[in-house]
Amino acid sequence: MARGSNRGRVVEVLRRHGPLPRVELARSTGLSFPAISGLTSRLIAEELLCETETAAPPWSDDTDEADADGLSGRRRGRPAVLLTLNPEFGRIIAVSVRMNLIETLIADFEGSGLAQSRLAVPTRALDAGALCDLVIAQINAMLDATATPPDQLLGIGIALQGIVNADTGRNLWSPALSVTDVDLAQPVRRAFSAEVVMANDAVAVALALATAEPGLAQGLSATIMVGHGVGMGVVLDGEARWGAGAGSEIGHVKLGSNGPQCRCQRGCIEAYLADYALYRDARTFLDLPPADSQQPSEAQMALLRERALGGDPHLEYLFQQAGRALAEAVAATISVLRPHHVVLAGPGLQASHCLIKNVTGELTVRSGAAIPNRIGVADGRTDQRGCAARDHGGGGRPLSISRAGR
Amino acid sequence: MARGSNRGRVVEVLRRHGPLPRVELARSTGLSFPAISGLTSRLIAEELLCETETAAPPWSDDTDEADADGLSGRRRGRPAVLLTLNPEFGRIIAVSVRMNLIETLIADFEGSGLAQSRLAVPTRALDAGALCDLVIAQINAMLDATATPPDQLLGIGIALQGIVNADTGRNLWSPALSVTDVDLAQPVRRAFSAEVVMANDAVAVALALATAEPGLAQGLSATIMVGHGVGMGVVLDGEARWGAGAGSEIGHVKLGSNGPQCRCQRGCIEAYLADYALYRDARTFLDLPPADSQQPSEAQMALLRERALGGDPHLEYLFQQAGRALAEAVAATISVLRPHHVVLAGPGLQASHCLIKNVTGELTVRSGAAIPNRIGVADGRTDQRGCAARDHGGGGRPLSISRAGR
DNA sequence: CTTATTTATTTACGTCGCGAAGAAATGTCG
DNA sequence: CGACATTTCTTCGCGACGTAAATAAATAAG
Repeated sequence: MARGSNRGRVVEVLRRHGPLPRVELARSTGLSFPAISGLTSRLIAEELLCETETAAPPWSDDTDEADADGLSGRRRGRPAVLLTLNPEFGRIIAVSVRMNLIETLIADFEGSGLAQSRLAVPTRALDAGALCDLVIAQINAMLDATATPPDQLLGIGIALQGIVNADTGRNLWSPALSVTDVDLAQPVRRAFSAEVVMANDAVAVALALATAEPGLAQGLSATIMVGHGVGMGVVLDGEARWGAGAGSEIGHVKLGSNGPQCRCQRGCIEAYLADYALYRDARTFLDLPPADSQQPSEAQMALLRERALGGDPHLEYLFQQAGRALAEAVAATISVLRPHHVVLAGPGLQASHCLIKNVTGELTVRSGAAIPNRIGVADGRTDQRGCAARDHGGGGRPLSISRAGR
Repeated sequence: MARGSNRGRVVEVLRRHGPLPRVELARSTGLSFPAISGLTSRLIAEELLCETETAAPPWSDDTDEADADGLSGRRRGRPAVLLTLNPEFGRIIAVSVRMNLIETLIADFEGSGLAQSRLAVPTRALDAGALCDLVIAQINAMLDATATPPDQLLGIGIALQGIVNADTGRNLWSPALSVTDVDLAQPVRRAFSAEVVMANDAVAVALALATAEPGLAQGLSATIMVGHGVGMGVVLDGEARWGAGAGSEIGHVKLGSNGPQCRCQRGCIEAYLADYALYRDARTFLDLPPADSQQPSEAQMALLRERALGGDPHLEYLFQQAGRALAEAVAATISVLRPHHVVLAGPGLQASHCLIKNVTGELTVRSGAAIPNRIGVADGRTDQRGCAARDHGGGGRPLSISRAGR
């Protein structure tokens, strides 16, 4: 059916799952057996792939199969030959630009991280040129630290909060920046003559999750990112072919007519749920220092969550409101999108203990004649091994995969 | 790129645009020239297509081209050979099941309607079997009326309000029916041994519009249907590959905490915008007869619109509220989906004079950092020539294509 | 009237993928 | 220990499609 860039899909599956035999590649990609055979032989000739020695059958984590066979391995039949990505083939850099933070990571072709850096910087104080320079400097630092010659650099992925035009690579608007319509991709491309991909951070996380969790790569899955803002990445059959290429601004769906203030107006979901909103509201009754450039630090937010768990009634109420808002976001997503999966992710979900019970509670009321949807809470840091533009480095610990709706 | 069922795409383009030369087919489908050449020669051999005589160049409605050439036609160069669908190849039936109404239409292979019927029937009083029998009887009546032998019937399309599982063809829930989980497709398929496709009505309309308006077939377009309920059909690159195959239940996105009552709870968009909600609210201050089975007739709704235009202040306020709700629906759609196009359609838009000014007014406030979206109001009756499952027959006159958002 | 130009369509050839059948490597059973 | 069974992988033939070049059929220009 779907022809074209199947080489890329093979590489992607291999990067996600580690060494796999051809049979399993065929199953994962949905390609036919001869197609895999041909593709892999060409990829081996080009030194992207290596054949490793034969291996025991249970590659996949199907526990039922493993139990049936016992744990000794070695079924009968011709043993499988494992295929591995050649780590020496080249290197990949991922940059994540967020509020007051630029994270950079360099990985080999197999996806193992070789080095990474976190640069705290007041992003909203930067102009476009300074931002580019900083990013380029960070990338150069990664290259130096790992002694990577320039021609070894295969690609650079940049994840950015806000509205990103995937076609042009321009960031039209970002809460982390005071400037708009920034073209980060072009200067970086020129500086390193490597392929540069820019994406909305939520889209990047959604893609990373879809790559990490095969179930999410089938059908339509929506990943709601809660943190400095509230964004959403949507992935259809493992790809991010989407409206304007930007992540959804689900945070700016309106809840009530007279709600609290967000960045655009009154009553958006973000105004209840985003870090800055929670911190701002908390300051009305707690003695807290003002946030740096309108944005509370991670430590400040951690303190808030701690106190809420500790039983502060005002804070509990705040997080309860936030949970309601999150439920509305999920309900709106289900109503408009009818996705097969909804994933909640991002640093804001570190407070998920406080949020989730409200989400599920509200949802059963909201979802109406909903079809079954699987709602999961995911670690934002998933798949740091992932390829370009797929790292985001947010917090939020993995919790559970629960079911809600009907 | 996209391989596979390109024969179908050729036929579809031809049905939409009428006779076209191969060059134009190649451009419309995005296929290469030799591919079209091969496909069409096979289709001609199978008698689906005919070659018509050569024709003057301006097939497409590009006014600029026409002006440049003058209107005489006959450019220089080899004249194009027009390809036409062979009307004799077979016949297609479209059924639309709506609240208290079953519409049936039979068309030849070219898409010209040969006969149609409207059956007013209290759909909510029917059980599954009776509904099937009625639909089958209507189809038989169409076959009889046009003297169509059974083997001439190529396919049957059924559009149904509510949640339709496209894979199984089951209607899980519909406001027009009191029964749930109805399998209409299977009995009809058995009765006629023809291909039967079921779809959500909004999805069917969205597909029909995308087929009629090439711009809508590129990227992501959302068609919001306002009428007995509020639904949405989403089309990506001309196809309805979507979440659960069902249309979105955009009508059940919540607006406020304490809004009026809809079918599921309080405060949904539908509770302000759907026919039944408007009529119910109008009865609180106007002396109107009760609606049949919770559903006002078209005549009753027409009366309401007339009085609102006539200047009844209470009704004006009602429609103003409805316009606000529609604006919220559009805003939520833009926020969550980020579509390239938003189309408003359906019988409810016959009151668009009252609604639209509020929609655009509210939108400029709502859409925040929105990207440019084209918002159009479309005739629901578009493309009655369209193929199976694409007819819906709602009202709403074509108005304009305006721009909103930023 | 011949030649150039423009446009529509076909032919030739290469690539990619699928299905079927065969080959290789290992187990199991008599 | 040999005849199967089973699983993995490869080879072969076919169909669908893309690119590039050739051919066909008309008009415009000289």
